[in-house]
Amino acid sequence: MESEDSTRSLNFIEQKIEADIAAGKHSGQVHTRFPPEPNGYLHIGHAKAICVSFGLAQKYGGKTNLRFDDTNPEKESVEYVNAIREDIAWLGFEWNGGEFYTSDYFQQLFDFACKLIGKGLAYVDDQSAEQIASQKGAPGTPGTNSPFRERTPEENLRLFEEMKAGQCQEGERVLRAKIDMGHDNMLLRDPVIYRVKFVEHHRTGNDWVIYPMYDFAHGQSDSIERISHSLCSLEFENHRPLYNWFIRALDIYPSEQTEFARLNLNYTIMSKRKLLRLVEEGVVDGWDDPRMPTISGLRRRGYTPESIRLFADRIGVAKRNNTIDVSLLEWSLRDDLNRRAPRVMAVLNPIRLVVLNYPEGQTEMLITVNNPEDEAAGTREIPFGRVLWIEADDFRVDVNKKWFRLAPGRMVRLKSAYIVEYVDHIEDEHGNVTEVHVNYIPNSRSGQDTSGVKPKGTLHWVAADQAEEAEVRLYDRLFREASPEADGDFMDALNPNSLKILKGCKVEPSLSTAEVGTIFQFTRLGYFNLDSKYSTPGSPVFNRAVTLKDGWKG
RNA sequence: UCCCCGAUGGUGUAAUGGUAACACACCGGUUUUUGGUGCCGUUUUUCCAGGUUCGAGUCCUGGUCGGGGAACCA
Repeated sequence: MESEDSTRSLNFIEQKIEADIAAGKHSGQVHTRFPPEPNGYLHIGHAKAICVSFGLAQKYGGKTNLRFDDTNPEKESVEYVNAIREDIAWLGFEWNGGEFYTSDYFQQLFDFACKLIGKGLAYVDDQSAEQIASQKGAPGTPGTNSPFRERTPEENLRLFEEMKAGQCQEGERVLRAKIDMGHDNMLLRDPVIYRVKFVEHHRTGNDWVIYPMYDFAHGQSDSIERISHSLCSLEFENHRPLYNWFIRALDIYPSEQTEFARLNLNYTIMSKRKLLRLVEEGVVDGWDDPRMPTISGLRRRGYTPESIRLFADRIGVAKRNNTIDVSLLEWSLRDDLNRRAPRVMAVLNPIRLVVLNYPEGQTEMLITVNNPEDEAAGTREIPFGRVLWIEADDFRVDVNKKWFRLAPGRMVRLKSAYIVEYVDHIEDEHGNVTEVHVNYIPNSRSGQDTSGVKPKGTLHWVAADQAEEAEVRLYDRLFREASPEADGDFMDALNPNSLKILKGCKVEPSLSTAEVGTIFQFTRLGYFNLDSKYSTPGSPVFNRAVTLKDGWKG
């Protein structure tokens, strides 16, 4: 897919990989990993990271591991593990290197820590978190050594064993790497690498009461799995020296970390904590609300895996911070769906259209193509009769020359059917048009039109007698501000009109057998799919994934 | 205040010392039984100052601006 143009330029990671392969580094193999913490749902930002790590391994004939980075049992759960697995698989990636858990390595990591202690490179500190923090110093100001820094390896080993055995309270003691309290990089000022937590872990239960910190787990896990290219986001740049320090001190497989810029999208928030707030405060209908940037939300909305991969491909990979326009995401979906979504007709805001010169009680079946972009999609039959539903927006009384739709004195084509000409219309007491009367031109039938009439506008429609009722949900962006987090509370930037529910919509009869997962183009309206949560047999609910691009400026 | 990273149209990404290009967005034209799609085109770009070089977006020096960095989170 992405290799169809082999002359395409490489991003900086591809360049590094190709240089590594050429130099025979890591035996010329590419082995990546995707390491989520199972403490929340994956979002479109993760999708980029997934496409990068899995995609690069794929491109270079390598493998990718899925590794759950589960070193903090307080926040993690099996529910998240399962959701993450489902989302990655749905995106179309296979963790062909295997599925792993950092918690699988708890014993090995413990042994690594003992090795460090033995080399005099780690010590048990009895101070409180506050004391340790105050000794850190500040950027530009060196820290001060802990009074426990010079304990002997024997004493440290004994105390560390005690920590492991549950003989220390939480916060009583920690294990720290012994590096340099004056280092320019704050992370190297004797970082805490093990802490006591009497918390049940979703996989190891109560086997452990000490848990390794991220920095003491991640690089070593990469190394254990013989990951060649460990790709992560820019925020970990400052961790790389530590990552390398542990690998060198332990003398283990030299995995290498490379950082790239994470995805930012305008009109969107990406922070797990803030997304959680939307869910908890009921602003949205769960993690998979179709307005959420989560993968499950995008899926329910009608996004396809292909469109998300295409998007990831288009935004590229680099080291500078970026904010991508959501319109690129939307374009990716349209581009994918335009090629393969079956076209159907649906009327969202129906008014009656009566064809006065069409025989009462008569119905005829008309042939229409399923997808003009794809001949192989074939054709289907749709019923036509004297009374139809058309869109209220498609009729107006006062119009100018840029109006192509129906109006007094105007003719329009009914899609795949006949050309009709305005006769008169009925308004209710508020002046709203409720019914339009037309005559049809019998020899203007689609495909066998000998009328010679060329109306500018084509309307979608549904035969009233055969129409099915449906609910349709129209979504708009969740935030009205391009940068919802820029100033003040992001909750203030919420778009109050992000969801509009339409009831009593009329859809063509073929939609009665629609299934979740098939995404349709409602002609002239956009792409829609059956909502996986609220649809029931007999009362379908459709989500609008994205509108069609609207070139009409009238 | 110290360390790390970055800076190319409106937004992203390329150009690997040799004509600044591609996509999205925007605007216009054209095709069209979807005001969709397709096709064609317009507009808009190398942070600043020096230096090296026949030649600098690219290399060097200095600056400016932006991002990240001190959790017993990942």
